[in-house]
Amino acid sequence: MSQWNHTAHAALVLLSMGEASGYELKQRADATLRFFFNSPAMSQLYAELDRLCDAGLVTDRLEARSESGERETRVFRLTASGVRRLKEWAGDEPLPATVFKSHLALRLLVGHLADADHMREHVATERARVERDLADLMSVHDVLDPTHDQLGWAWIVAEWGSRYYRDMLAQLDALRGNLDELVANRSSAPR
Amino acid sequence: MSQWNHTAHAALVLLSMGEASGYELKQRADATLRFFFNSPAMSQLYAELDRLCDAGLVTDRLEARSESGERETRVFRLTASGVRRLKEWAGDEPLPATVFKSHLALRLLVGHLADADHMREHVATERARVERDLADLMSVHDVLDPTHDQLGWAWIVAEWGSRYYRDMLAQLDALRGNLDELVANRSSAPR
DNA sequence: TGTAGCATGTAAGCCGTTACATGATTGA
DNA sequence: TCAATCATGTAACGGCTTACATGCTACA
Repeated sequence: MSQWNHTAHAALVLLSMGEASGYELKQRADATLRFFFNSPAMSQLYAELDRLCDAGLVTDRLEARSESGERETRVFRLTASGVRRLKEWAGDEPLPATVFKSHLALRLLVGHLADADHMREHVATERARVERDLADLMSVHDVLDPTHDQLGWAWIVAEWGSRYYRDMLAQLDALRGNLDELVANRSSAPR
Repeated sequence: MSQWNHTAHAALVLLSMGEASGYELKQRADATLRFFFNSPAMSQLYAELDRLCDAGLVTDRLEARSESGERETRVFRLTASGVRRLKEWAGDEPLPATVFKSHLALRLLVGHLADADHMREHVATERARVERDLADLMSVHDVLDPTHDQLGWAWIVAEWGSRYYRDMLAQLDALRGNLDELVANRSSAPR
């Protein structure tokens, strides 16, 4: 029934931060959405922007990129009806379930079939990723102003996100400890 | 290149806990995988099981469900080559990135466009879901034996998962606090 | 002069979900 | 006897990614 998918809503959210080209929107997504949602592929973004234009929630305007004016940039902007739709969605539409998909967990389930060192490596890989993401997110967080009208909400999300990643690091460290313990007990009392 | 998708690997993991019908496998997934991975649709499961059979990683055997033997059940079991594949995958294949997709976060980003009470409701909805998932996961966790050869690894995952959900609850409570603060500051110093 | 970044798309294809279809078995 | 559960699939479709295709612009 609801004509709009997640990516379309994500695009509207990104556009609520100001007009932008598809390319810029993708960069915004990479800088923000990717930490707690998803950064859609460019092709998908363009497709959804087209649909949003057709439906009148968004308008596009061509802007010259140089005096010669050969190639142009399509700049997208929310329309009044787009803002209305965004408001309705934000407040009223039922919240879909959070998706958490940990490939590390799936591997660990069959840890007994593989070398313990391999499992430790997987945990280390995951930990390094989380650490990198946390650092990236913090650099976004730090430029956000909690008292700003719109960015205050972005700050709340960044605050939550940074805690999420910090907690994840602690979880992985505890996991590592449990893994070591499991292996130690196995080898001391084999079979 | 790698011929097998996530669902196929998930099926192999589930089968490593013992032979089962497609229906039983789905129940296993609902009871375990859903907390930190995904519980695939039945139709997808059957499709992947067919593919795994074709490739010889899994065999199926027909078992009568009653004396009359009208309808039969397909019982799937890992083959030696299936176990080999599972081992290789568990230890050697690169770990895909964790997926975390929070629709709540996406809503919060445009919190300034909606009523604050609506946002609080979304947080409450999410919190209730996490609480329920945590309770469900704990009931699985409690029957797991950390000293068991195979189930020890499942215990580790459940232990991690339960901490993940507990941390999430604390995060949502902190988020709620930040939200209240934001709203309070807005109304005391409007515009 | 050339390469990295800006910019916009099309095409193909997989993955996974929902909806649909069917029927046996078990227990209230 | 009726509903819930067990059990196995097919069909249609949407969503998203990857790969491909193209060309401008700025800068080193």
